[in-house]
Amino acid sequence: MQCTLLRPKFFCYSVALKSNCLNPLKTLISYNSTQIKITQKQIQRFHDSLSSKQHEKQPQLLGFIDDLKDERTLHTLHGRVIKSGSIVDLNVGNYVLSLYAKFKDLGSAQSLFVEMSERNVRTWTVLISGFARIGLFRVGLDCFSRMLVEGVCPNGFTLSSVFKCCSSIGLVYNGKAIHGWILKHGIDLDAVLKNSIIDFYVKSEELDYANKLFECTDCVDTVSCNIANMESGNVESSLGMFRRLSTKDVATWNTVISGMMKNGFEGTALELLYEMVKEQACFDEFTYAITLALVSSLSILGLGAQLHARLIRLRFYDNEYIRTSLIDMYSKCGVIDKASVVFKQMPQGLSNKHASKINGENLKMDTVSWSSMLSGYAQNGRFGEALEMFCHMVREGIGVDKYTLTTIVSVCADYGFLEFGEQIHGLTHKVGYKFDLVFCSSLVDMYSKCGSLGNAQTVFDQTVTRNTILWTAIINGYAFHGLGKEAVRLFQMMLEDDVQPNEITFVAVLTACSHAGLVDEGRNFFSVMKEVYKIKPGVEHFTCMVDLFGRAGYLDEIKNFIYENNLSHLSSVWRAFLSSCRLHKSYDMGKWVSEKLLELEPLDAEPYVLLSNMCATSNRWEESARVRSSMQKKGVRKHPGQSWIQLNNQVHTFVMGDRTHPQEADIYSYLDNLIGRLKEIGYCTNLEQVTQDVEEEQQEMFLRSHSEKLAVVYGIISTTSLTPIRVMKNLRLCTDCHNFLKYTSQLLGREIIVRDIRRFHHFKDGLCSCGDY
DNA sequence: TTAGGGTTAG
Repeated sequence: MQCTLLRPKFFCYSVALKSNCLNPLKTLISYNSTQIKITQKQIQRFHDSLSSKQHEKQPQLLGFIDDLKDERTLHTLHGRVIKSGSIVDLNVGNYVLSLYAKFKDLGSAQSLFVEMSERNVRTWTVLISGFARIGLFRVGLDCFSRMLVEGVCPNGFTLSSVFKCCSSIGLVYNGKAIHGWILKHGIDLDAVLKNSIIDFYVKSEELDYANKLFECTDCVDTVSCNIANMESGNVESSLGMFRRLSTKDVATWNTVISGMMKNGFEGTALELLYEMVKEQACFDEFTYAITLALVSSLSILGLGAQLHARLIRLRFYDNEYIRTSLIDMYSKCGVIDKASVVFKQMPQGLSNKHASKINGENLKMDTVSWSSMLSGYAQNGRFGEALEMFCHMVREGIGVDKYTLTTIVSVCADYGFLEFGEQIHGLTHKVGYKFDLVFCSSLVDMYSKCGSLGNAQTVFDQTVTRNTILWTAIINGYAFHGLGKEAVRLFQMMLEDDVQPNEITFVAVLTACSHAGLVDEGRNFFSVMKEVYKIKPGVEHFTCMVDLFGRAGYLDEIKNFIYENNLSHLSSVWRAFLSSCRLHKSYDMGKWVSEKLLELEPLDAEPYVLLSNMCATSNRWEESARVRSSMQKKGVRKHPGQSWIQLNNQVHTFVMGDRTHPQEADIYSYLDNLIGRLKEIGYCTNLEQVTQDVEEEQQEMFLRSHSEKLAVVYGIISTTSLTPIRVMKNLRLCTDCHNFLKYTSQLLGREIIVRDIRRFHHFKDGLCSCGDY
C-alpha cells in the first residue's frame, strides 16, 4: 500500500496499517460499504485491538469511525469501551464526545460528559458548540456559565460558539459583555473568533461595531466565513464586505456564490459568476459544481449543456461531485435520459474509496450517484425505474442511506404503494437508522397518501421535534381524508407549538376547509395568511378559495372573487369554477366558464369533457355531441381514466372496459352477480354520468365497466374478507361508482378505500367518509 | 472556509 497515493483523510489508514490493525478496520469498513449488520464478535475484535495497541494510537483509530460516518458503530464501541473501563483518557473521551456532537447526538454526548472523570476546556467547548449546532442556544450558554463557575478558562473556540448562541437568540447585551471581557483580558483574536464577533454584531444589527472590527482585518477567512453563515437579512452587508476585499481567491468567490444561492439569491449568484468570468478568475472544480447546482435550480438547460461539453474537455470530468451534479442538473431540467447517460458513463465503483482500496477491485458502487439517479427517475415520474434501482441497490449491496430511503418513500406516496412503503419503513427500523425529520415527513406523507392515516399519525406522534414541513404533511393528510375539522385543529396546535406556517401549510388548511365545507373558517385563514403572516397568496391559494366557495354553492361570489383579485388569466381558477358549476348543475354559468377556460387552454380536454357531461346531464344530447366532435376535430384527447390496485408486490392497472387482465372472466362474472345483488338492496344506476346519447341498456354497460369498479372487484376476489381494499384512481370518482362502492361496502361488510385525484374516500357500512360532499 | 443526492401543495 503506497501512502503517497492516498488522500489526506487516509493518513490514518496508513497509520493503522503500520500498527497492524488491518483486520478490525477492514471489518468496519466493509460493514460501512455493504450495510451488513456488524456482529458482536467483530466488535470484540475491534475492541481487543483498541485495548492491546499503544495508547497514543487510540484517537487515530477512533478517527476511522469519524470517517465511516457511522453512529451505530460509535455507540456500540462507546458502550463496550466504557464498560471495560478503557476510556479513562481525557483525549479519547474528548474525541468520542466530539463525534457525538458531530452526529448531533447531544443526549449521548451529555451522558459521556457526566461519565468523564476529568474534563478540560476542550470537553466543555465540544459540548457547547454541539448544543449551538442543534439550535439549543440557551442550553449552550448555560453550559458556558457552568464552565466559568468551575473555573475553566474559555479559549477562542469556546467563545466563537458562545457568540453564535448570543446572536441566534438576540442576547446583544451578553455578547457585548463577553467582547469587553476578551478585550480586558487581552485575549488574542484569531481569524475564527474575529469572524464570530463580526457575525454576532452583524446579526445584532450593530453594523458600526462590525465594520470597526472588519476595518482592522484583511483576512479572507473572516469574510468568507461570514458570507457562508449569512442569512437573507445580511446579504447586503456580506456582499459589501466581499467587494471591499483587495484580493479574492477562488475559494472566496466560491463561498460567496454558493452562499448567495443557498440563501435564495440565485440571480445575484449568477451575476457574480459572470463577474468572475469578466475578471478572468479561474474556475476550479468547486466553482463548476456550484455553477451546475445553480443551473439546476434556475433550470437553464442550455447553459448546463455548455458546461457539460466544457467539463468533458477538462480534467474535472472525472470528479465524482461534478458527475453527480451533472446527473442532478439534467434530472431537474427534465432531461432524464441525458442524466442516465452521464450516470452510465460513471466509472462505477471507483467513487467508493473504501471498497476499491481495500479489495483492490471495483466491486462497490457509489450510494450518492445511485441515489441521485434514483431521485432523477422519481422527479420525472419514472417510478418503475426508480423502484428497480432501489431494489438493485439493496440486493447488490450498494449502500442505501437516508437520502435514498426518503426518495423511495416519496415515490411510494405518489403512487400509493402502501405495502412497499411499509417494507421500507420496516427495513429502516431493522437496519437501525436514526430517523431524521425529513425522512419522518416523507413517511407521514406516504402513509396518509396510501390511506393509512392512523400510521401517519403514529409516525407523527413519535417525532419529537417537529418543523413546518412535518406539521404540513400531517395537516395535509387529514385534509386529503376529508377530516377538515381535525386538520384545522392540528393547524391550531401547530401555532400553539410556535411553529410558523408557510405557504404550503395554508394550501393544506384551505383545502381542508373546502373539503369539509368550512367556508367561514377558510375565509378567515385566507386573510390571516395575508395579514398576519404576510404571505402573498399564489395560484394554489386562489384556486382553493374558488373551490371552497364553489363546493358550498356560492357561484356568484366566485365571479366577484375572480375579478376583485384579477385572476381571470389563471386557468386553474376557472377549472375549479367549472367543477363547481357541474356539481351544482348550473348549466348556463358552466357554459360561460368553459368558454373562458377554452380561451386560455384550447388544448385542454377538461373543459370539453365537463361541458359535454353537463349538456348530457340536462339531456342536451345534440349539444353534448357537438362539444365532443369539436374536441375531436381540434385533436384534443381526453386523459384516459385508470385505476390500480397493489397486491402481493404487484400493481394491477385497469382502464374502462378492460379485458386484458388474465382473470378478466372472473372479474366480469363476479361484477355482474354483485350488481344484481346490490340492486336488491336499493342500488340503482346513476345514468347522469353517461355522456353518449345511447340506449339505457347500453348506458349501463358503460358504467358497469368503469376502471375503479374493475379494480375493486379484482381486490374483492383476490383477498380475504378482513383485508381493506385500497384502490387508486388518476381522475375523480364518478357519482355512480361512488354509489356502487357505498352499497358494496354495506352488502359485503368490507372496508373499501379509494384515493382519487383530489382526496380519499373511505367506504364502510354503506357510508363514505366524504359525506357525499 | 468553498462542491453532490432527500421531505410538505399543484
